[in-house]
Amino acid sequence: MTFENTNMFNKRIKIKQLLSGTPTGTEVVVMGWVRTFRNNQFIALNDGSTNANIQIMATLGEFEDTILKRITTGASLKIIGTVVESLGKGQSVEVKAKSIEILGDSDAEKFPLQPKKHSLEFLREKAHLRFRTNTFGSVFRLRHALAFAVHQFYNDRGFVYLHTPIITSSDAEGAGEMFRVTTLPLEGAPKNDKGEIDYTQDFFGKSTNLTVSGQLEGELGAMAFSEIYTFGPTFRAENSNTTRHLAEFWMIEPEMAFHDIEDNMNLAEAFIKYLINYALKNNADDIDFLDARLAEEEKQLPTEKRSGFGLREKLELVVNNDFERITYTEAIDILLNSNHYKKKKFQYEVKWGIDLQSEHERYLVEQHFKKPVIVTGYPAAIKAFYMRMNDGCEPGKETVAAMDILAPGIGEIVGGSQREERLDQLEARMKAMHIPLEEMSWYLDTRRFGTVPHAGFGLGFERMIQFVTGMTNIRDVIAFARTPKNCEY
RNA sequence: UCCUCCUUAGCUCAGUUGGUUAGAGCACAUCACUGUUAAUGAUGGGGUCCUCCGUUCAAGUCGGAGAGGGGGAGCCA
Repeated sequence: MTFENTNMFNKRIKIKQLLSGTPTGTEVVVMGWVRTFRNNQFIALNDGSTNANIQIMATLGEFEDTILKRITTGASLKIIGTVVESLGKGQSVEVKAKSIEILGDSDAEKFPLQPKKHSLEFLREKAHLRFRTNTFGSVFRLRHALAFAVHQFYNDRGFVYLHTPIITSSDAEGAGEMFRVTTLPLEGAPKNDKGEIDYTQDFFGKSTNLTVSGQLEGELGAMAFSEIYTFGPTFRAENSNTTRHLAEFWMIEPEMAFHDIEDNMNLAEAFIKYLINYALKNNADDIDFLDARLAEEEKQLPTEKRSGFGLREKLELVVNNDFERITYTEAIDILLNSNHYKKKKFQYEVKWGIDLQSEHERYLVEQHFKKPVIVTGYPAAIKAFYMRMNDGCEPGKETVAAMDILAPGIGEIVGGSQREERLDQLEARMKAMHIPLEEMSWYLDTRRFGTVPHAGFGLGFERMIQFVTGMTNIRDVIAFARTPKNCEY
């Protein structure tokens, strides 16, 4: 019996498929990269379809020494052989090789990856090769699965995928420092009569930047399609050196007309649970691998630093329980009444009006509720101009219909709000925050012509992947991380 | 940007109160063995102790500056 490939565009069988019940006796073509070569007979071959390797048996005496010498870690092979029951213990089937073709050699002395555990820091410096490890194999298969699930979730619910621009001229949102986009020469850029750089001579005839958010453009789409989402790269030139910030990251931003803050929260919670469920269902092997990896890592930690939860256990807990929903005011009360506060263990002051610090968010999520928490109704003074002012606030304690979702281990994973749909209120807020109304005229048109209550949020895709994979450093969940002072590849 | 820790072989790390020729495991090479599971055994090669300046008879070890990296904080997703 010969394997007939109906799904692929070549004749080979992928290892994942081979391992999931290909009958013994089938003749197959397998291609992949050598993970290890044991005993001069057993090749562990991997093609990235799964962490499991297929064991290729090269029977002693059947192959030239000159070929065997070239079967080194990292080399690529084409194997033609027969699926047979394995006599060894580590696998149920293996492929008995009839022919071994070396597609690409890998100098054993120079190939940096060894069949052993490497540190994540080392692999980060070898980011172009780290996909060939089990850990990064699992992480990036999960990243793919989650990206796919994002589209499936919104598509199933009738959202339109809107591609908002990467290059923008709007810097109104103030979401952070921006990367300037220009074709003007750095040296001797043209100046106007005020001595400033003359951007009218620049490529776009004005000053432009890389986007920090697609939200404002997303709102334009929502005012026609009712529900849209964006999913694309976002750029922030902040000098942030942390395990949860990137200069280039991917964000998902749904925007929904006719939705209020409650609807927004319901959607966000359902979305996060959908993504986790999708990963649990479709990438069980990868989750289990990362779960085991994390458990191993936890063993190295002192008892008080251990999370006490396995990865799978944590994910199932999130999926099977409602997120806690509290107002900002309630959050402040909880913090003020905590023993943690009474023992003066918070470094930053706690009082109504402050922006919640990491330590406060972590206390709420990890100590108090021990599950994801949605905080709503933040003070207007610390939030963006487009967020809807809550009605009936005590003077001096104005709040907006904002919501942040805080997740254990990574903090803020979602930030969103109901938008201010009332033109007069919005303009008043923009003036107070010194945002030039003329430049934002296109945005204000949404409020001038058929404005509706609407809401939306942004979910940091890498933070979501961190949560699902348990990876603690955000640089390990994006293929080629861009961070301050670091832009390799 | 701030605080803090780290930098010794390709990798992971040890290196005593400053002392003579800087070690181990893995990787690599050679040989042996052959149903292995990060194969095993033997032998061997492999070092700008991050860089510079200083203290000292003597610096991997002590001091200063710089570079790179980790963790935490701020900013946020």
